[in-house]
Amino acid sequence: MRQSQQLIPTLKETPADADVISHRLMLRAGLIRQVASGLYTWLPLGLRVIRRVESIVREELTASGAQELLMPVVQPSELWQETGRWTKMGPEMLRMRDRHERDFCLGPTHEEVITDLFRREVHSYRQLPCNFFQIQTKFRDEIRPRFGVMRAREFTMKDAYSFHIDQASFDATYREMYDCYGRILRRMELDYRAVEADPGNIGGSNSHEFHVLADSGEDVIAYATGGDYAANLEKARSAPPAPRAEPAETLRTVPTPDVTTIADVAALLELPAQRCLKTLVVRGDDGLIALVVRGDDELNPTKAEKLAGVATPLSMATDAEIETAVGCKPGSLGPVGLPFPVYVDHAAAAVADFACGANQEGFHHVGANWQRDAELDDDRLADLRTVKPGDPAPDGQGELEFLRGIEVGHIFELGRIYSEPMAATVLDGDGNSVAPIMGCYGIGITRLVAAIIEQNHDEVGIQWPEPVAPFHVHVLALNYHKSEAVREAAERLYKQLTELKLSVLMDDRDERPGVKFADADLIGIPHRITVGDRGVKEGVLEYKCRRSGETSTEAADAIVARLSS
RNA sequence: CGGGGCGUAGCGCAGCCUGGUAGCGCACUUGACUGGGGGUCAAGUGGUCGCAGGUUCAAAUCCUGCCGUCCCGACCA
Repeated sequence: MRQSQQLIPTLKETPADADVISHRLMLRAGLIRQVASGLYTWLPLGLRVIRRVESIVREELTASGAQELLMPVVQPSELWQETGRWTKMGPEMLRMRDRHERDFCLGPTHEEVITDLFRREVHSYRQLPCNFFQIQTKFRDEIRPRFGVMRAREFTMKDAYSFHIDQASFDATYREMYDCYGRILRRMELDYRAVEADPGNIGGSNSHEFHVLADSGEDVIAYATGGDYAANLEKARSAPPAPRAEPAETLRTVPTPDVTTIADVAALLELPAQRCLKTLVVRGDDGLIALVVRGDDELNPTKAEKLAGVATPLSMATDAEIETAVGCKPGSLGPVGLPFPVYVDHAAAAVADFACGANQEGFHHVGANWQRDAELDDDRLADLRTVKPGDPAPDGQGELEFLRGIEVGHIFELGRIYSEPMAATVLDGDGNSVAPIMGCYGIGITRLVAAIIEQNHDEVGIQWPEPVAPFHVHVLALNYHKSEAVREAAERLYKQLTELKLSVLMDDRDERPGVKFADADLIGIPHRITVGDRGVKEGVLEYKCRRSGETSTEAADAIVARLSS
């Protein structure tokens, strides 16, 4: 490609509303332009990167046995009614009506459509397992689009859906997808982590996320220093605490006027925060529910939301609700004699002789103990806390540490939550009609482009990993319009490289050398060859590696030979 | 949706407080010079100051409402 013929509108200055580095560089290097909040046009250079990312994803998915198809962006409401998600999805799903007043949505995901296809076309267990994927536009009306293309409303996703006759078959495909995602990210030369994850809205049980590590990432990953354990902070567990000691103190009630926070309680009673228990009250399906964690721990809302009876989404009770039910403000709450169900975190349950609110304004208990003073059944024990760096890993292999990551992939076990309500069945070997177990597997293609930049840039621009670079070689023809010698040498080189099937961007613009160098750094094509009068006179060209900065001056043939090898 | 910014030329910004002729840098056009790390000089193009209403002799500037957009929190690839 000749740069003079391409729209690559580089910017010297950073647009004011771009904050994260990948967004800034994508705008400056002329990859994208914003159309509206969360909606972007991909310019020629950006699209080339998308295409390369897609083709790696497509190759690996195909190699792992998945078949590509393409489903519509616009989906009829009827399918979503069948699974109940037409009402469950909320405003994130953009809905519309056609001229016949029929309801449709822009697909935020495609479980319903693929399950519908499956039930129409697949009828025998002999056709299983099967795995279908597409690379396609999704629309999610995000509450807050941000970070450019990283959290856009319209984006490109690779989504795959698998169907299985039994758990063993599902497990094998899940494992295959897990490995496949690793191969994809390694081919893009990304530093990533696969972590245990919360399945979220899509439903199901088993779930792993794939995170590209970056300080700007929105997610926190907890990983074990001594083993393989890694999980999203929402889901991360730590090793169980040591068993509870026998009670040593008697229950006493002490006045604690105006003392409401754990820090104040601990200071006043001269106890460490670990010995003070924190009681939080949330709304339940059926009245209020108390959640108790250790004073030095934080409640994990994702875990709390999963408890039986707790309202989804998690919502804290108001001060007024608490006063009506208990008779004191939240600062004086404790698990002793509460008039509603109490869930207790494992760590909190392991504390003996603890302090807690006395459910009486201005008083706390000290020397309190589980079972003796406060009820504690095994089915009220739960994992409620957010893990902290330094916690022992759940498998005992070292301690937990934190990293930040960008979630670029997510694989789920769906079970039969779509096949059953949609009555998708096959006949098994005994002639019984059975609903298949399903899995679903997503990769955010456009998000991946941003994540690649987050991990591959320096102060002056992008440093594309070769497998996803928009071009292989950038030829800078200096003084192309005035110097016949340069023009001839550059054209010859361009032809040679092109014939070797290398993709080449040749800067034949009538720009000064400084402009060309700066743009080349910004755009970040891995290999740069400068053709200028200086070298041409001596029969040499200058090569520069964008990533290492290493340069060499060589004959054209030598450079070409090296690049083609 | 709650909290906080911002909206003036393609981009980055000043002007607004204290109302009166819309400005700067970059980009763009033409010419000359220049030609290996974002050139110099000269002459130009380009703006209903987000929209609507109000106050005023007069509004980019003051007031009200709306819209857009960005950042921080709950959602997700």
